[in-house]
Amino acid sequence: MTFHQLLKEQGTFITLEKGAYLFKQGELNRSLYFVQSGLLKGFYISENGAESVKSFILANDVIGNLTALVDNQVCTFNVIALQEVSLIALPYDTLITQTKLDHGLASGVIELLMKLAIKKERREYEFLCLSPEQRYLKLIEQSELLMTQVTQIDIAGYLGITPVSLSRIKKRIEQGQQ
Amino acid sequence: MTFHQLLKEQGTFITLEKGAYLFKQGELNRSLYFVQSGLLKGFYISENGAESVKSFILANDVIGNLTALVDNQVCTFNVIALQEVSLIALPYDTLITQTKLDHGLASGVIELLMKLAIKKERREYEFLCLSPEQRYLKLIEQSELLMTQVTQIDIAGYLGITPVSLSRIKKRIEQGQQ
DNA sequence: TATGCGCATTAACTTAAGATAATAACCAAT
DNA sequence: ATTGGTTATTATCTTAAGTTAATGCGCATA
Repeated sequence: MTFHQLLKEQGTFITLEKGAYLFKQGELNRSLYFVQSGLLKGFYISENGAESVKSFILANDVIGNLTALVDNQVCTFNVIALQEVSLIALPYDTLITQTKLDHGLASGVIELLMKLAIKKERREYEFLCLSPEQRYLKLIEQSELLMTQVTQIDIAGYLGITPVSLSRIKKRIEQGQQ
Repeated sequence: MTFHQLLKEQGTFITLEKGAYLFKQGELNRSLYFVQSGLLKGFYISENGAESVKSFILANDVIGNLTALVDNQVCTFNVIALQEVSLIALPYDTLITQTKLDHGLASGVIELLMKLAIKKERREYEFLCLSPEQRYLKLIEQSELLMTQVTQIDIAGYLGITPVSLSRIKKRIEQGQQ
């Protein structure tokens, strides 16, 4: 069995309208979600209320709160629908049970997790080694479409800077080009 | 079979003296390494020669260059021994082959990868949401021992700032406390 | 059509980090 | 003992990001 087959057989279909939360920081949540269509945003809220964007979640992505799933803790971040979204939900425990029964599935999950780790490693690299301006240039180069679907506030939140700063960066880049 | 049993049965024992490289950016490398003892440093070198510290690698950690292993590409970072180190090397292909044969091993690898992903997520969070000063405070709180074993240059490299900045941060903290 | 709200830009000011260089302390090796 | 190299601190100056506030724009809705 593949991961996608498991989703179809054991998953439950969900839709969220724009602005609805998939889960919130502080809640318990024991499911994984596969995005069929739409766009979501994962974000942290700090004590002072500031929002930092962890990730944009697109069609064909899998999303879940690892800490909540693996360590059975409370969610460490929020996920909200930026558009109407359709998802397949799968309880984490079902996945674990099935990977223990089905060897092919286990291999598929290993592949998924490797790709996830590589993705995280790339983002870590960008924060560690690149300036906000360099991160912004990489982002627009890699996801032009996304840039048209999210606000500058969210892009700034994703880059770890303020919207004001992002506006200045854009201006710097423009002026450097002409 | 567990991951550790596989290491013992199929792994090869390696020692590195202080200053020796386990692998270098740009090289090909197809192995995973389990650290039995000692301390290593993973780091990126940018085009301008600047060094950024990806991680400190301690006893009982597993290290390997994911991109190089999974995508069969060239290493994206360096690993150097900060002390004399003893390791067990395991070819990645052996691991993959064995996970396909041994279901228990596959489950163990899934667990390992989940923990890895959680670790990466935490570091991502720190870069995204915390200031250099806050990251420094967290680091000394979490790994007092490490702080005595690495230079301030490397700590700064790990925090994504310059040694001069770290020195200033330390001073700020001292002055704030008294 | 008018009102209000969210978004993006801009300005003014503050704060912190980068760059460079000088200095001192320390360690290692000749 | 002396030399040289690395490390950490400090000073000076530059650059960029944070903060706050004002402005203008566009969109939705009353």
